[in-house]
Amino acid sequence: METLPSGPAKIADVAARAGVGVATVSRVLNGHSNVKPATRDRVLEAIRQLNYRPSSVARNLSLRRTMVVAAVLPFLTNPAPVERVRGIVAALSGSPYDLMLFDVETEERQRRAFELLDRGDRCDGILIVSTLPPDVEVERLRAAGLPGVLVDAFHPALPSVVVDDYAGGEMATRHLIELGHRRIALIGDKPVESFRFDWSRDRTRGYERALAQAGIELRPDYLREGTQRVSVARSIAIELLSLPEPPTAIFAASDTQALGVLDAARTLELKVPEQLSVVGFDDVAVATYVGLTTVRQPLFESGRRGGELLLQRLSGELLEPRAEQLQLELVVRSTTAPPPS
Amino acid sequence: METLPSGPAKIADVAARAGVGVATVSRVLNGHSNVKPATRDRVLEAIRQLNYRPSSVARNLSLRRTMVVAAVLPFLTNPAPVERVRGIVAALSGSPYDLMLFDVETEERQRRAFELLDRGDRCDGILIVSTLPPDVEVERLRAAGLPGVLVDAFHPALPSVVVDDYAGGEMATRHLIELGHRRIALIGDKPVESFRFDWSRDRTRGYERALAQAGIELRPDYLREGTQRVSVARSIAIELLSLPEPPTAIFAASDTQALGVLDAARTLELKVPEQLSVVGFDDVAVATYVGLTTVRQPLFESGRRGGELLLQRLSGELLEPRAEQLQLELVVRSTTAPPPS
DNA sequence: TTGAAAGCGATACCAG
DNA sequence: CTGGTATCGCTTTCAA
Repeated sequence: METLPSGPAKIADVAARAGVGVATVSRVLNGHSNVKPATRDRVLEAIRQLNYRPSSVARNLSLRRTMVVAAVLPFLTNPAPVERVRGIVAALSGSPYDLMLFDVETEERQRRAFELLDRGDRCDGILIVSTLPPDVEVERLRAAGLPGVLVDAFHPALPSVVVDDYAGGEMATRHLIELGHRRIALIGDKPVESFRFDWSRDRTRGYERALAQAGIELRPDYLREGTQRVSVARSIAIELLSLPEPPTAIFAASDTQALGVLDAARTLELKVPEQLSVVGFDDVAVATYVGLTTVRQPLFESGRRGGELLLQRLSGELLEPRAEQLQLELVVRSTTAPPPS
Repeated sequence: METLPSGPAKIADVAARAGVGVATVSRVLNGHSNVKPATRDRVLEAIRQLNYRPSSVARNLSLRRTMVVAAVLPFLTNPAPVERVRGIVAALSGSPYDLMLFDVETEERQRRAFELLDRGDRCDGILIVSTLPPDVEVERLRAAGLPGVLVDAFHPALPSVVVDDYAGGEMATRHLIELGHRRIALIGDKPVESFRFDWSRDRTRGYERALAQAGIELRPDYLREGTQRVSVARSIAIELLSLPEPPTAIFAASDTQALGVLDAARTLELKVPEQLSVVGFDDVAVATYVGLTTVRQPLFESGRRGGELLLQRLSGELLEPRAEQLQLELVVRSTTAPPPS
């Protein structure tokens, strides 16, 4: 009597049971045509009986592919990136690829993630979201032959999905100017070196340009930098509104920060939009519910498009490393109005 | 002259370069103590020169571990599950495990996910969120020795993190009753067979019990079932409110649905809470901003706790398969008030 | 159409 | 301490 095979059945067990060689089982498994129907049926039957399923790890090693796509992104704690992830999930859901998620809140975690991934055998492709990969990283990906696509980030050597933050900043600011505001403050993001974010900077430049075009002087005391935390934006807004000559409108470089501004207004008992106008950026779900005027960027769509581009590369098409631009749109709701006269 | 090794360096390359055997390199790599310092240094130097990093796939096959944890969950399209994912990410972030995400919107995808995972070599542990795994699945996990933890789901054979939905439904309903409401409707979820959700049913039972305790007769026309889509909840609410004798309060079994109810009220020009009271369930982020009275459940915490439990099992502790219950809390905001007199 | 055997790139046992 | 080698489970030549 033979010893019972322990653990899940392996290809050799199937081969033995079907009375064929492992190569034949492998052929059946992978749909190679040159297998005699009778043999194929015997193999299939053996597979069924043993409830056999191939080990993906072993296939990975042999095939040198993993059928997984990795997404590395910071700030999963914020709604905007989450929305992008949903888009990615949607794009991948029709494909044979599964998703691995790397939330890289700190520089350390980001390094670790790349270190794990850029060797190229942990995933078949990588989506880098809202964080600019260092040049050396891009070079490693290239060296490893690992296809990468950027979402909400840019690098000359990689395909990317972006929006024109510069134009977005201008759009928001111009809206306020057209309403008659002259004292317009901005709350942006402190640039985090490791992530090398620049969207906040671009939006700020758009803001500056809109002001310049309207002949409004730039006031350094109206230009503040915070973080993505509501509470931080809130205290900055309180500071701004306590200035001897407070702004009549605040452009927050993200909806999350705009929520902090609204909170500050509530605290100071300032009526929005009668006494203070507020514009955000992103148009996350809450924006609708608080009636926030904001610059809408297609978050979900950016993730989905990024996923699609990666799938294309994965299917062998070589893409030019060009930036695909999605459209921004000003959504006027009820937090903006002409300034108090 | 030798041919240059192509592709990333492998352990043999390092061994050759350092003039040692692969076993020694492996020892250095894994910090086994019995290596002479001088040898170790030579190896380390070779590793540095070749910029060598071990192939995780090969390690996976050899070690029979992957250092990844899989989370399978439906409805990543809704805010509540996303919040749980955040908790999971948080729990894992201090660990050496990475996260693989399986969004199983359909029964088909769910089967596929389990099929991939329950063999046990694709991940080291699995978190099953908001979906009750079929018995056969649980059995397979056991057979494969794959540790599993449930979040917002229950199975007698697995550790789980849950809330008392029954009590939650009661809590919400009683609040309305105490305000003086007698005509209270409920919008729940149609049970999806494949996911075997029962939280909606439990909340409904809580609702029924609260009514019974207050001596209020149950009206079948006040008991409706919808989906998690805002628009669906909205039309159901419109139906309810168009009844000859409309309810003065609606308990929505989730915040998402409650948003639909609020929307309906707006459409019908009913003042909330003066003419209609609304209670939700979950307390997702938007709830704060719309001032929704709701039953708060610790979503983030559930994910984190689930992650922690799984990490414990992964570190060898065997856990009893018991359900850990997190507390619910009624959060009264501004969508509930006494009924119009 | 099929099977034997050589990888894939690590780990770890067993000698020395 | 160290090196050779079997092993993990599959794919894929190469011959038959």
